[in-house]
Amino acid sequence: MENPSEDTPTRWEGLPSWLLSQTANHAHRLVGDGFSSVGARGYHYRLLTTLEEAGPASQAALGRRSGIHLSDMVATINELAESGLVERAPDPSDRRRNIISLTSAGKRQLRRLEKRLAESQDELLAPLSPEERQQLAGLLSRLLDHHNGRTGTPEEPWS
Amino acid sequence: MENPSEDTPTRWEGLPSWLLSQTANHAHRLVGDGFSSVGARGYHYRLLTTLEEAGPASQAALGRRSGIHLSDMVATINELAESGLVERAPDPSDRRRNIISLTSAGKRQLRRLEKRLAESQDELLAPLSPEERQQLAGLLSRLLDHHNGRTGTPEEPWS
DNA sequence: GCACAATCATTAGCGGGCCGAACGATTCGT
DNA sequence: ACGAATCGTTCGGCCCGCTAATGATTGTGC
Repeated sequence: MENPSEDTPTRWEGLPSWLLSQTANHAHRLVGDGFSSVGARGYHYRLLTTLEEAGPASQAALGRRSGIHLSDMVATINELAESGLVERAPDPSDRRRNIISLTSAGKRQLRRLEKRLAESQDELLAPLSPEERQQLAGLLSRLLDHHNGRTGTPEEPWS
Repeated sequence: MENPSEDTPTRWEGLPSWLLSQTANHAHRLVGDGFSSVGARGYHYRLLTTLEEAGPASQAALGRRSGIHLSDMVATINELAESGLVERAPDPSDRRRNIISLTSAGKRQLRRLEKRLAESQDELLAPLSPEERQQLAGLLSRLLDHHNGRTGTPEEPWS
């Protein structure tokens, strides 16, 4: 990507999945650049946010809430803990668990990340009017609901 | 992802970049599953298509047309050549180059991939009406043009 | 009360797509 | 003829999503 030199009007360019992937790549790049400008990446933001919303919790619980895979949680928490943005303490009432909590430095970092995030969103949507932005969000949400909801979820809850 | 158990109405869920990434993930999964059901992946489709459109060419040229990084081309061509979908022959007129060409088996595979691709597109857009699909494509194209065109390209072609 | 099942944290690894750095071989520009 | 550019290749990295296996620890059924 990034170098279409020999101008590239190729066959797949019009496919919805391609348009989606490409714009998502741009979005990802914009957001990622914003995050990395303060030494973070997506998982860091997601974990910090979840932590602020849900309060201190075990890694497994945070994983469930944030949608971050357990095995990725370990690394993410390690990284955040190393920077003092997060604290890992053993749960006295269940020695299998760690209780992860947000430090004040973590909160400050979260504020920075949110700022960057907001900027990226603006940059991403720059060419669209407010109504168009909402149209886009609406259409994407519909697709998302469809593919999250009716995907593999049995109608009758298994007993 | 995939396991929101402790229902996850988190803060970032409404962000355009998030909606984009998530729907792109679904698209990517759908398309990828379709491809892998005939033993291929995205790069294979892109290379085969480029090859059919542009005819036999060097790896570098194909890389430019397809947007596939040179270093990834090597592996992609290796894989396709191993399955006899593509042929690698030295260019007699320039001994640095290989000339890659599509075999008839490659063409047949390409037909299969296109079929799968079409199916994935349908599955992806299932919940949208034809007009909505076009709206979506239009909005995404606008974003894409914006971020591809006016990004770092100097107005005055450098002399 | 005890064996078994389930949960938690951790480590290791794979895969796709995208990218950069380096290197030898070759060809081109002048 | 010499330096610059191009080509193919290998190696490595990033991010995000996922699987599998292991060792602790907890709980549950009988």
